[in-house]
Amino acid sequence: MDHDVRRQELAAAVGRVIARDGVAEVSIRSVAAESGWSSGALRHYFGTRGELLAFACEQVIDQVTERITAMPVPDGVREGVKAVLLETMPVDERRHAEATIAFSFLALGLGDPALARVHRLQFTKMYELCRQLAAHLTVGDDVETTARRLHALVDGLSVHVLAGHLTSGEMVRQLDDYLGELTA
Amino acid sequence: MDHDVRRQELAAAVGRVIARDGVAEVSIRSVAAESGWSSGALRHYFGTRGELLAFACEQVIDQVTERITAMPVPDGVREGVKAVLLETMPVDERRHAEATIAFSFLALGLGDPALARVHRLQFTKMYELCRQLAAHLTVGDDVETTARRLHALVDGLSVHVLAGHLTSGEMVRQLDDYLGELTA
DNA sequence: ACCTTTGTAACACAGTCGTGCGATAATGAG
DNA sequence: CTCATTATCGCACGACTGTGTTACAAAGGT
Repeated sequence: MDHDVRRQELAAAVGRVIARDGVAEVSIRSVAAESGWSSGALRHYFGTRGELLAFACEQVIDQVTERITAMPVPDGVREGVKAVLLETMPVDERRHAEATIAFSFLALGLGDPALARVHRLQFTKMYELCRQLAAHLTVGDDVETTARRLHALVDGLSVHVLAGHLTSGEMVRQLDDYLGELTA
Repeated sequence: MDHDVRRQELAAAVGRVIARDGVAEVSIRSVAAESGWSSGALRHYFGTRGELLAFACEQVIDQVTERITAMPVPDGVREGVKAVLLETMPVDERRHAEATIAFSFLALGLGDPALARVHRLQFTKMYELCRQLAAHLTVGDDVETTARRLHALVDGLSVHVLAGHLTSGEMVRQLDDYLGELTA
Protein backbone atom coordinates (compact mmCIF):
# COMPACT_ATOMS: atom_id res chain seq x y z
CA MET A 1 0.00 0.00 0.00
CA ASP A 2 1.05 3.56 -0.63
CA HIS A 3 2.39 4.98 2.56
CA ASP A 4 1.63 8.60 1.82
CA VAL A 5 -1.95 7.97 0.79
CA ARG A 6 -2.62 6.20 4.06
CA ARG A 7 -1.02 9.01 6.03
CA GLN A 8 -3.31 11.47 4.33
CA GLU A 9 -6.26 9.27 5.12
CA LEU A 10 -5.33 9.20 8.80
CA ALA A 11 -4.79 12.95 8.82
CA ALA A 12 -8.29 13.37 7.43
CA ALA A 13 -9.60 11.29 10.32
CA VAL A 14 -7.90 13.66 12.75
CA GLY A 15 -9.72 16.50 11.06
CA ARG A 16 -13.07 14.78 11.33
CA VAL A 17 -12.60 14.19 15.05
CA ILE A 18 -11.73 17.84 15.61
CA ALA A 19 -14.65 19.11 13.55
CA ARG A 20 -17.14 16.80 15.25
CA ASP A 21 -15.99 16.53 18.88
CA GLY A 22 -13.50 19.34 19.33
CA VAL A 23 -9.75 19.40 19.59
CA ALA A 24 -9.77 18.16 23.19
CA GLU A 25 -11.04 14.77 22.02
CA VAL A 26 -8.14 14.00 19.72
CA SER A 27 -6.17 10.96 20.81
CA ILE A 28 -4.49 8.03 19.14
CA ARG A 29 -7.43 5.85 19.98
CA SER A 30 -10.16 8.25 18.89
CA VAL A 31 -8.39 8.80 15.58
CA ALA A 32 -7.95 5.06 15.14
CA ALA A 33 -11.64 4.48 15.78
CA GLU A 34 -12.59 7.28 13.40
CA SER A 35 -10.36 5.97 10.65
CA GLY A 36 -11.42 2.37 11.14
CA TRP A 37 -7.92 1.04 11.84
CA SER A 38 -6.38 -0.18 15.04
CA SER A 39 -4.21 1.96 17.22
CA GLY A 40 -1.33 -0.37 16.47
CA ALA A 41 -1.70 0.33 12.76
CA LEU A 42 -1.42 4.04 13.44
CA ARG A 43 1.98 3.54 14.92
CA HIS A 44 3.23 2.13 11.64
CA TYR A 45 2.61 5.43 9.92
CA PHE A 46 3.32 7.86 12.74
CA GLY A 47 5.90 7.19 15.41
CA THR A 48 4.39 9.50 17.98
CA ARG A 49 1.26 11.48 18.63
CA GLY A 50 3.05 14.74 17.93
CA GLU A 51 4.12 13.49 14.53
CA LEU A 52 0.53 12.64 13.67
CA LEU A 53 -0.72 16.02 14.78
CA ALA A 54 1.96 17.95 12.92
CA PHE A 55 1.27 16.03 9.73
CA ALA A 56 -2.49 16.44 10.05
CA CYS A 57 -2.06 20.17 10.60
CA GLU A 58 0.16 20.52 7.56
CA GLN A 59 -2.14 18.35 5.51
CA VAL A 60 -5.35 20.27 6.14
CA ILE A 61 -3.63 23.57 5.54
CA ASP A 62 -1.96 22.42 2.34
CA GLN A 63 -5.27 21.15 1.05
CA VAL A 64 -6.82 24.60 1.27
CA THR A 65 -3.70 26.35 0.03
CA GLU A 66 -3.43 24.15 -3.03
CA ARG A 67 -7.10 24.59 -3.83
CA ILE A 68 -6.64 28.33 -3.79
CA THR A 69 -3.47 28.49 -5.83
CA ALA A 70 -5.10 26.23 -8.40
CA MET A 71 -8.01 28.63 -8.81
CA PRO A 72 -8.23 30.75 -11.93
CA VAL A 73 -6.38 34.00 -11.44
CA PRO A 74 -8.98 36.67 -10.69
CA ASP A 75 -9.87 38.42 -13.90
CA GLY A 76 -13.15 39.98 -12.97
CA VAL A 77 -11.25 41.70 -10.19
CA ARG A 78 -13.87 42.25 -7.55
CA GLU A 79 -15.72 38.96 -7.77
CA GLY A 80 -12.57 36.98 -8.40
CA VAL A 81 -10.86 38.26 -5.28
CA LYS A 82 -13.98 37.62 -3.28
CA ALA A 83 -14.18 34.03 -4.46
CA VAL A 84 -10.54 33.34 -3.64
CA LEU A 85 -10.77 34.76 -0.13
CA LEU A 86 -14.04 32.99 0.61
CA GLU A 87 -12.28 29.73 -0.13
CA THR A 88 -10.59 30.00 3.29
CA MET A 89 -13.66 31.17 5.18
CA PRO A 90 -16.50 29.21 6.80
CA VAL A 91 -19.19 29.77 4.18
CA ASP A 92 -20.54 26.24 3.90
CA GLU A 93 -20.33 23.07 5.95
CA ARG A 94 -17.16 21.80 4.35
CA ARG A 95 -15.25 25.04 4.67
CA HIS A 96 -16.65 25.59 8.16
CA ALA A 97 -15.13 22.26 9.16
CA GLU A 98 -11.81 23.16 7.54
CA ALA A 99 -11.69 26.50 9.29
CA THR A 100 -12.55 24.86 12.61
CA ILE A 101 -9.68 22.42 12.17
CA ALA A 102 -7.19 25.10 11.19
CA PHE A 103 -8.28 27.28 14.08
CA SER A 104 -8.02 24.44 16.59
CA PHE A 105 -4.52 23.62 15.42
CA LEU A 106 -3.63 27.28 15.78
CA ALA A 107 -4.64 27.23 19.44
CA LEU A 108 -2.75 23.99 19.93
CA GLY A 109 0.25 25.63 18.32
CA LEU A 110 0.37 28.31 21.01
CA GLY A 111 1.82 25.67 23.32
CA ASP A 112 3.58 23.48 20.76
CA PRO A 113 6.46 24.97 18.75
CA ALA A 114 6.30 22.22 16.10
CA LEU A 115 2.70 23.12 15.23
CA ALA A 116 3.47 26.82 15.45
CA ARG A 117 6.11 26.47 12.75
CA VAL A 118 3.63 24.84 10.37
CA HIS A 119 1.16 27.63 10.94
CA ARG A 120 3.61 30.46 10.40
CA LEU A 121 4.35 29.07 6.96
CA GLN A 122 0.65 29.07 6.17
CA PHE A 123 0.27 32.65 7.36
CA THR A 124 3.07 33.96 5.20
CA LYS A 125 1.66 32.11 2.19
CA MET A 126 -1.75 33.57 2.86
CA TYR A 127 -0.26 37.01 3.32
CA GLU A 128 1.54 36.72 -0.01
CA LEU A 129 -1.78 35.92 -1.61
CA CYS A 130 -3.42 38.93 0.00
CA ARG A 131 -0.53 41.06 -1.17
CA GLN A 132 -1.02 39.85 -4.72
CA LEU A 133 -4.74 40.52 -4.54
CA ALA A 134 -4.20 43.92 -2.99
CA ALA A 135 -1.92 44.87 -5.86
CA HIS A 136 -4.79 44.14 -8.25
CA LEU A 137 -7.34 46.06 -6.22
CA THR A 138 -5.72 49.32 -5.29
CA VAL A 139 -3.92 51.75 -7.50
CA GLY A 140 -1.97 54.24 -5.47
CA ASP A 141 -2.39 53.11 -1.87
CA ASP A 142 0.22 51.32 0.16
CA VAL A 143 -0.04 47.74 -0.99
CA GLU A 144 1.46 46.24 2.13
CA THR A 145 -0.91 48.00 4.47
CA THR A 146 -3.90 47.05 2.35
CA ALA A 147 -2.76 43.42 2.24
CA ARG A 148 -2.18 43.13 5.98
CA ARG A 149 -5.52 44.76 6.72
CA LEU A 150 -7.36 42.51 4.30
CA HIS A 151 -5.62 39.46 5.74
CA ALA A 152 -6.56 40.41 9.30
CA LEU A 153 -10.12 41.21 8.30
CA VAL A 154 -10.58 37.85 6.59
CA ASP A 155 -9.26 35.93 9.59
CA GLY A 156 -11.13 38.08 12.09
CA LEU A 157 -14.43 37.59 10.30
CA SER A 158 -13.77 33.85 10.10
CA VAL A 159 -13.11 33.62 13.81
CA HIS A 160 -16.30 35.51 14.56
CA VAL A 161 -18.31 33.04 12.49
CA LEU A 162 -16.62 30.03 14.11
CA ALA A 163 -17.43 31.45 17.52
CA GLY A 164 -21.06 31.80 16.54
CA HIS A 165 -20.93 35.55 16.81
CA LEU A 166 -21.59 36.19 13.14
CA THR A 167 -23.61 34.24 10.63
CA SER A 168 -21.77 33.27 7.49
CA GLY A 169 -24.15 35.49 5.54
CA GLU A 170 -23.17 38.54 7.56
CA MET A 171 -19.55 37.59 7.10
CA VAL A 172 -19.88 37.48 3.32
CA ARG A 173 -21.69 40.79 3.30
CA GLN A 174 -18.92 42.35 5.41
CA LEU A 175 -16.26 41.09 3.04
CA ASP A 176 -18.26 42.30 0.07
CA ASP A 177 -18.70 45.75 1.57
CA TYR A 178 -15.01 46.08 2.25
CA LEU A 179 -13.97 44.94 -1.20
CA GLY A 180 -16.48 47.38 -2.61
CA GLU A 181 -14.91 50.31 -0.79
CA LEU A 182 -11.49 49.11 -1.80
CA THR A 183 -12.26 49.03 -5.52
CA ALA A 184 -14.20 52.29 -5.46
CA MET B 1 -11.95 32.07 54.10
CA ASP B 2 -13.66 33.94 51.31
CA HIS B 3 -14.91 31.44 48.80
CA ASP B 4 -15.03 33.77 45.80
CA VAL B 5 -11.55 35.17 46.31
CA ARG B 6 -10.11 31.66 46.33
CA ARG B 7 -12.04 30.73 43.20
CA GLN B 8 -10.56 33.74 41.43
CA GLU B 9 -7.13 32.74 42.64
CA LEU B 10 -7.56 29.25 41.21
CA ALA B 11 -8.90 30.65 37.95
CA ALA B 12 -5.76 32.76 37.71
CA ALA B 13 -3.71 29.60 38.11
CA VAL B 14 -5.56 28.07 35.17
CA GLY B 15 -4.60 31.11 33.14
CA ARG B 16 -0.95 30.85 34.09
CA VAL B 17 -0.83 27.20 33.03
CA ILE B 18 -2.39 28.03 29.68
CA ALA B 19 -0.08 30.98 29.07
CA ARG B 20 3.04 29.04 30.01
CA ASP B 21 2.43 25.46 28.81
CA GLY B 22 -0.52 25.72 26.46
CA VAL B 23 -4.14 24.73 26.80
CA ALA B 24 -3.40 21.03 26.31
CA GLU B 25 -1.60 20.94 29.67
CA VAL B 26 -4.55 22.05 31.77
CA SER B 27 -5.68 19.43 34.26
CA ILE B 28 -6.89 19.39 37.84
CA ARG B 29 -3.48 18.35 39.02
CA SER B 30 -1.47 20.82 36.96
CA VAL B 31 -3.68 23.66 38.16
CA ALA B 32 -3.38 22.42 41.73
CA ALA B 33 0.41 22.36 41.46
CA GLU B 34 0.45 25.81 39.89
CA SER B 35 -1.78 27.27 42.57
CA GLY B 36 0.09 25.56 45.39
CA TRP B 37 -2.91 23.66 46.75
CA SER B 38 -3.74 19.99 46.64
CA SER B 39 -6.07 18.53 44.06
CA GLY B 40 -8.44 17.67 46.87
CA ALA B 41 -8.66 21.32 47.82
CA LEU B 42 -9.65 22.18 44.27
CA ARG B 43 -12.67 19.98 44.56
CA HIS B 44 -13.95 22.08 47.42
CA TYR B 45 -14.28 25.08 45.18
CA PHE B 46 -15.17 23.44 41.87
CA GLY B 47 -17.20 20.28 41.63
CA THR B 48 -15.91 19.25 38.26
CA ARG B 49 -13.20 20.10 35.79
CA GLY B 50 -15.71 21.69 33.43
CA GLU B 51 -16.92 23.99 36.19
CA LEU B 52 -13.37 25.14 36.83
CA LEU B 53 -12.75 25.78 33.15
CA ALA B 54 -15.98 27.67 32.64
CA PHE B 55 -15.32 29.86 35.66
CA ALA B 56 -11.73 30.53 34.62
CA CYS B 57 -12.87 31.46 31.12
CA GLU B 58 -15.49 33.84 32.45
CA GLN B 59 -13.06 35.25 34.97
CA VAL B 60 -10.30 36.17 32.53
CA ILE B 61 -12.76 37.67 30.10
CA ASP B 62 -14.55 39.69 32.77
CA GLN B 63 -11.25 41.02 34.00
CA VAL B 64 -10.48 42.55 30.61
CA THR B 65 -14.03 43.71 30.05
CA GLU B 66 -14.22 45.48 33.38
CA ARG B 67 -10.89 47.16 32.83
CA ILE B 68 -12.15 48.53 29.55
CA THR B 69 -15.53 49.73 30.75
CA ALA B 70 -13.78 51.45 33.66
CA MET B 71 -11.57 53.42 31.29
CA PRO B 72 -12.25 57.09 30.74
CA VAL B 73 -14.67 57.55 27.87
CA PRO B 74 -12.61 58.53 24.84
CA ASP B 75 -12.58 62.30 24.61
CA GLY B 76 -9.61 62.81 22.38
CA VAL B 77 -11.42 60.62 19.89
CA ARG B 78 -8.64 59.08 17.86
CA GLU B 79 -6.17 58.31 20.64
CA GLY B 80 -8.89 57.39 23.11
CA VAL B 81 -10.39 54.77 20.83
CA LYS B 82 -6.97 53.40 20.09
CA ALA B 83 -6.16 53.04 23.77
CA VAL B 84 -9.43 51.26 24.50
CA LEU B 85 -9.03 48.77 21.68
CA LEU B 86 -5.38 48.09 22.48
CA GLU B 87 -6.49 47.04 25.93
CA THR B 88 -7.71 43.75 24.43
CA MET B 89 -4.76 43.20 22.14
CA PRO B 90 -1.36 41.57 22.79
CA VAL B 91 0.77 44.70 23.08
CA ASP B 92 2.78 43.79 26.16
CA GLU B 93 3.55 40.63 28.09
CA ARG B 94 0.53 40.85 30.35
CA ARG B 95 -1.97 41.46 27.59
CA HIS B 96 -0.26 38.90 25.39
CA ALA B 97 -0.89 36.33 28.11
CA GLU B 98 -4.50 37.43 28.47
CA ALA B 99 -5.10 37.21 24.76
CA THR B 100 -3.48 33.79 24.64
CA ILE B 101 -5.79 32.57 27.37
CA ALA B 102 -8.91 34.00 25.76
CA PHE B 103 -7.94 32.57 22.41
CA SER B 104 -7.25 29.13 23.87
CA PHE B 105 -10.62 29.10 25.57
CA LEU B 106 -12.20 30.09 22.29
CA ALA B 107 -10.74 27.04 20.59
CA LEU B 108 -11.82 24.87 23.49
CA GLY B 109 -15.30 26.34 23.14
CA LEU B 110 -15.61 25.03 19.61
CA GLY B 111 -16.16 21.59 21.11
CA ASP B 112 -17.74 22.62 24.43
CA PRO B 113 -21.11 24.41 24.40
CA ALA B 114 -20.71 25.66 27.98
CA LEU B 115 -17.53 27.56 27.10
CA ALA B 116 -19.01 28.71 23.81
CA ARG B 117 -21.85 30.41 25.67
CA VAL B 118 -19.42 32.38 27.82
CA HIS B 119 -17.55 33.51 24.78
CA ARG B 120 -20.58 34.64 22.81
CA LEU B 121 -21.48 36.96 25.67
CA GLN B 122 -17.99 38.44 25.50
CA PHE B 123 -18.25 38.92 21.74
CA THR B 124 -21.53 40.78 21.92
CA LYS B 125 -20.17 42.99 24.70
CA MET B 126 -17.09 43.73 22.64
CA TYR B 127 -19.20 44.40 19.59
CA GLU B 128 -21.34 46.84 21.54
CA LEU B 129 -18.19 48.65 22.51
CA CYS B 130 -17.01 48.80 18.90
CA ARG B 131 -20.42 50.08 17.92
CA GLN B 132 -20.18 52.84 20.49
CA LEU B 133 -16.70 53.75 19.32
CA ALA B 134 -17.75 53.65 15.69
CA ALA B 135 -20.55 56.09 16.41
CA HIS B 136 -17.94 58.53 17.71
CA LEU B 137 -15.62 58.05 14.77
CA THR B 138 -17.77 58.20 11.69
CA VAL B 139 -20.33 60.77 10.75
CA GLY B 140 -22.48 59.56 7.90
CA ASP B 141 -21.33 56.01 7.25
CA ASP B 142 -23.19 52.91 8.29
CA VAL B 143 -22.31 52.53 11.98
CA GLU B 144 -23.03 48.81 12.13
CA THR B 145 -20.78 47.98 9.21
CA THR B 146 -17.99 50.12 10.61
CA ALA B 147 -18.32 48.52 14.02
CA ARG B 148 -18.30 44.95 12.71
CA ARG B 149 -15.32 45.68 10.48
CA LEU B 150 -13.38 47.28 13.31
CA HIS B 151 -14.22 44.39 15.61
CA ALA B 152 -13.04 41.82 13.07
CA LEU B 153 -9.89 43.78 12.33
CA VAL B 154 -8.98 44.02 16.00
CA ASP B 155 -9.44 40.31 16.58
CA GLY B 156 -7.75 39.36 13.31
CA LEU B 157 -4.70 41.44 14.08
CA SER B 158 -4.56 39.97 17.59
CA VAL B 159 -4.65 36.43 16.23
CA HIS B 160 -1.86 37.22 13.81
CA VAL B 161 0.32 38.46 16.64
CA LEU B 162 -0.45 35.45 18.83
CA ALA B 163 0.47 33.17 15.95
CA GLY B 164 3.79 34.94 15.60
CA HIS B 165 2.92 36.21 12.16
CA LEU B 166 2.92 39.89 13.10
CA THR B 167 4.95 41.76 15.67
CA SER B 168 2.96 43.76 18.17
CA GLY B 169 4.53 46.89 16.73
CA GLU B 170 3.21 46.14 13.27
CA MET B 171 -0.16 45.38 14.81
CA VAL B 172 -0.33 48.75 16.52
CA ARG B 173 0.71 50.52 13.34
CA GLN B 174 -2.01 48.70 11.41
CA LEU B 175 -4.65 49.72 13.93
CA ASP B 176 -3.37 53.26 13.90
CA ASP B 177 -3.49 53.43 10.12
CA TYR B 178 -7.02 52.18 10.00
CA LEU B 179 -8.28 54.56 12.68
CA GLY B 180 -6.55 57.33 10.79
CA GLU B 181 -8.44 56.56 7.61
CA LEU B 182 -11.65 56.25 9.57
CA THR B 183 -11.38 59.68 11.16
CA ALA B 184 -10.18 61.36 7.98
C1' DA C 1 -14.99 20.69 77.52
C1' DC C 2 -17.78 19.12 73.49
C1' DC C 3 -19.50 19.03 69.16
C1' DT C 4 -20.42 20.85 64.55
C1' DT C 5 -18.84 22.98 60.74
C1' DT C 6 -15.32 23.89 57.48
C1' DG C 7 -10.85 23.85 55.03
C1' DT C 8 -7.28 20.86 53.54
C1' DA C 9 -4.98 16.83 52.41
C1' DA C 10 -4.33 12.13 50.92
C1' DC C 11 -5.69 8.27 48.72
C1' DA C 12 -8.53 4.82 45.99
C1' DC C 13 -10.82 3.84 41.87
C1' DA C 14 -11.93 3.22 37.20
C1' DG C 15 -10.90 4.94 33.00
C1' DT C 16 -7.86 6.74 29.24
C1' DC C 17 -3.61 8.22 27.67
C1' DG C 18 0.83 7.36 24.67
C1' DT C 19 3.80 3.91 23.61
C1' DG C 20 6.30 -0.47 23.09
C1' DC C 21 6.17 -5.40 21.98
C1' DG C 22 4.90 -9.78 20.21
C1' DA C 23 1.69 -12.44 17.14
C1' DT C 24 -0.35 -13.13 12.73
C1' DA C 25 -1.07 -12.76 7.96
C1' DA C 26 0.14 -11.28 3.47
C1' DT C 27 3.56 -10.41 -0.06
C1' DG C 28 7.25 -11.06 -3.00
C1' DA C 29 12.34 -12.19 -3.96
C1' DG C 30 15.61 -15.83 -4.04
C1' DC D 1 9.44 -23.85 -1.29
C1' DT D 2 11.73 -20.70 1.82
C1' DC D 3 12.40 -16.92 4.01
C1' DA D 4 12.73 -12.10 4.81
C1' DT D 5 10.03 -8.09 4.63
C1' DT D 6 6.04 -5.56 5.44
C1' DA D 7 1.33 -4.51 7.09
C1' DT D 8 -1.82 -5.01 10.57
C1' DC D 9 -3.54 -6.06 14.84
C1' DG D 10 -4.26 -6.78 19.88
C1' DC D 11 -2.53 -6.31 24.23
C1' DA D 12 0.24 -4.92 28.19
C1' DC D 13 2.61 -1.44 30.64
C1' DG D 14 3.21 2.63 33.33
C1' DA D 15 1.69 7.17 33.73
C1' DC D 16 -1.86 10.31 34.08
C1' DT D 17 -6.78 11.63 34.12
C1' DG D 18 -11.32 13.15 36.73
C1' DT D 19 -13.85 12.09 40.52
C1' DG D 20 -15.39 10.24 44.96
C1' DT D 21 -14.41 9.07 49.73
C1' DT D 22 -12.20 9.19 53.94
C1' DA D 23 -9.15 11.20 57.46
C1' DC D 24 -7.52 14.90 59.92
C1' DA D 25 -6.78 19.70 61.69
C1' DA D 26 -8.55 24.07 62.93
C1' DA D 27 -12.12 27.05 64.47
C1' DG D 28 -16.25 28.63 66.78
C1' DG D 29 -20.52 28.40 68.92
C1' DT D 30 -22.86 26.29 72.99
